[in-house]
Amino acid sequence: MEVVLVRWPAERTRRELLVRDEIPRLLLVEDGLPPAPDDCLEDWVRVPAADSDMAARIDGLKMRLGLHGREAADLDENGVLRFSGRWVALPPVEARLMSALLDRQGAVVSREALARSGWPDGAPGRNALDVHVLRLRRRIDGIGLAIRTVRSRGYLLETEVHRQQASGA
Amino acid sequence: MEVVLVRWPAERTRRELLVRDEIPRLLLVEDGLPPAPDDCLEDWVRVPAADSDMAARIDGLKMRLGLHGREAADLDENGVLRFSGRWVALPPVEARLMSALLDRQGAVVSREALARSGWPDGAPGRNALDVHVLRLRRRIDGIGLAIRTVRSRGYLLETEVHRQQASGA
DNA sequence: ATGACAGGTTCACGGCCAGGAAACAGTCAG
DNA sequence: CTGACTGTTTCCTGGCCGTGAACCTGTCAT
Repeated sequence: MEVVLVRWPAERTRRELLVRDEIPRLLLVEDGLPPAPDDCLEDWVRVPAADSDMAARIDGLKMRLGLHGREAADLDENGVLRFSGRWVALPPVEARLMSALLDRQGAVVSREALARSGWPDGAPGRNALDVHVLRLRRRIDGIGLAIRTVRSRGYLLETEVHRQQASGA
Repeated sequence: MEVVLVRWPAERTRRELLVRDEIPRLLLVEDGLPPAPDDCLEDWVRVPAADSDMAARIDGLKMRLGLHGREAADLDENGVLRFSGRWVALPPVEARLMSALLDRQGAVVSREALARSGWPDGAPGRNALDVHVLRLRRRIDGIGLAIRTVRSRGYLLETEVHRQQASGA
């Protein structure tokens, strides 16, 4: 996702929209003071500003986006899954599974719920789900997504930046 | 909590410590470019800067701290424990122990009360609790939580920020 | 002090079971 | 036919949980 540049206070209403949509933005403050931020996805500079400074602020926003924003992976009706500029095509069953995971992104989806999504009219054998999760995992590994197991509870989808463990300091 | 002013790059190592302890900081950039931020609790200005601008940035940091501070440790019904943007899945027994600790967050929970929470119908051997506390400790260490012992009284849950207040100075 | 002791920490082990993984076979489209 | 998709069987890894035991460290009585 891109960082949007907004002139302030000239484009005040535009900023409102970006806040509502949780889109990261850099305010170019032309006069007066910047507004109190409503979220973590906003920063500001006084213009004119050095290019390097603006770039640094934009990088900072992208970093925060990784930490907070729900940079949603997107699955279209043809089973093409896009994330962070890359994509893979998913076969029907796996596409339905992924769709269920995306619906509750970040939250745990039970095996039962997954099975219902994957096979709306009757699930096959018990292990079919395991195997499909395995294959789905391998497929999406290359585009920065991962399916984590929550033992005896279900699975949850995780994006690359939103790792589960801290770096061992 | 106060926002700490750090000269950059002169006080580089000081910044490291603040990052580790998750203390909000404003970098006073004297030369070159600011570092890539490691979290949401950092901002920067080029010095010299107008007082009003610095105040605006400090207010922004406090705002973000508020957003994060509200983010208390949270344990969902599937045993997923979330804190400061990270998460771990807890197995059943440890999830119940953590739940008891969270109920009285910050206060001491006796070993007996913990045992009752962990094993509602009859506790196993005495040592089971110790072992589970140990394993729980290791698990939550990675997401910025810690269980502290109060000898012959019980245990209490502590966040990284909390620890700072306790040991600070 | 010294030694016994209680409270805590940590490790190693075994049983149990959920989930992971490989290998194979059937179906269908190009 | 070939290759992609799907489902099944089968085996095995690894997580969870309790136990026993070693060890460490304050505390207390002598």
